[in-house]
Amino acid sequence: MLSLKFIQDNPEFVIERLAVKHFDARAMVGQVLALYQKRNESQLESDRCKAEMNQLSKEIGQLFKEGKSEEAALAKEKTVVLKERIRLFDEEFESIDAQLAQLQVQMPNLPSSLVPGGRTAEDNEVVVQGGVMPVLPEGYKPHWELAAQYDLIDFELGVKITGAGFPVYKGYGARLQRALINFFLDQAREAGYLEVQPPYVVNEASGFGTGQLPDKEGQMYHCPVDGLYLIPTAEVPVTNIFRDVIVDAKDLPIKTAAYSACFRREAGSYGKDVRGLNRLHQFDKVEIVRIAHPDKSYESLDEMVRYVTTLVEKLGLPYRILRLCGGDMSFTSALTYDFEVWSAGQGRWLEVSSVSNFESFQANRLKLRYRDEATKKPQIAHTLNGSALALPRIVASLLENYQTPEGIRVPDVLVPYMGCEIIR
RNA sequence: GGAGAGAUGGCAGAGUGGUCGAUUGCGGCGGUCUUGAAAACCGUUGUACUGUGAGGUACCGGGGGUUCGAAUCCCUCUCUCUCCGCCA
Repeated sequence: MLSLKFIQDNPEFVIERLAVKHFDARAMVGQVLALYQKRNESQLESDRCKAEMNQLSKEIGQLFKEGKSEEAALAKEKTVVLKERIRLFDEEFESIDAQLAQLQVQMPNLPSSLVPGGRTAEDNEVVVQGGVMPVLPEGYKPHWELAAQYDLIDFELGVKITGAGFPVYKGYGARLQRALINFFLDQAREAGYLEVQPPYVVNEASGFGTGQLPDKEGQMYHCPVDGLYLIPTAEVPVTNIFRDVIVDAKDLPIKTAAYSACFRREAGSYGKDVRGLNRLHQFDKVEIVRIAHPDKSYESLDEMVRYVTTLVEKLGLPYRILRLCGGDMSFTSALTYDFEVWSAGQGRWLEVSSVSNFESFQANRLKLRYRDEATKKPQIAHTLNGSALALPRIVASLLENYQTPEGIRVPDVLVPYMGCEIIR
């Protein structure tokens, strides 16, 4: 979320930037400015009364010690009025503060100046296109047919056990999952990321910290008895490692990678989007998360984009990188690059990674700070994350792009992990 | 699931109604000494909000209460630990 101070100091800038996300913030900003001032006035009054109260209490204690109980009783009477005033000012403060928090949470992150102003996915800017389009054999198939033909994935079995969107991977299908996870984690480690294994279930505070709660509540599986949520991405538990933490500036950027299963309700999805592996309720992903110095976070973002590029290139998949437009980017992001790979059997691009700089938006919620080397004061850090990579669509693309009449070829980098060069 | 114990500053660990934002130790930072380091000694060392500033206020797991005054007493919630049971 944006800090109140920032909104107060830059109201017009906030309104102008949020317009790029097609969010009209004028009324909200106006309310924030008015409430912020009122809140501070209440605090000032309350603090004054409390100071007086503290002083009085000390005096009363002193009087008792000296045995002047009559004077003490007199002083006690004065506290009654003060107490009531404190109560009123505090109530007012609490009420205004809650309203402010409400407004704050509703305001999206400001898009960076690089963000194009479009409205829909059509308006995203293709910044890089790479790889070579495969030449498919006669009678090529989409991945769900290939998965059935080679007995790699059983979608119906998943329906029996759980429901649609929870496939069962079998044989080389299961092994391919494991191969990709290991490949991605090994690559991340070599690139300097610390591997962690986070919980797959998080509490409410964590959901709030990364911005899933309160507004995206419906997208997560929820265990109300325990007040816990299944993670939609490892971003949530991993970024929350740093909630309420003050890190040393010299440790920045902090680079963390984690594999996790991800759970998404995906309410409202339908049609070709959910066919096969295109959109699942449970899927595997390796996520990279970085904590960066505010002056260096865009350098970090570029590094992450370059890193993800190496992954799709090593897998030999045709890809493109999109810079998301204001209308298509997420609530929490300041700048997002999406990676798409070509799904030759379906003839469409599939999103396999989203790399974002959240600047201070998450860090404000998380109270994630670094200690400034010069001033020694805690400052809000920047957070970034990206998929590196999400498995199902990579699998879809691999199966389709590498299909041959003899079987599915295994990309060279995966051969050591798969123990074979072709899936028959 | 049953029984008990506990939650204090980066960590360890005091503190049972008043001058306690909190003794002390460790760690960190600065300094003296040293060719350098260690040791020793001295000093310093939380966060947030607010105020132009001096300063003020809040915070001892969360919330509520008693009191002129709460880290300290009461209620409640959450969490952690130990033992037993069950178990990957």
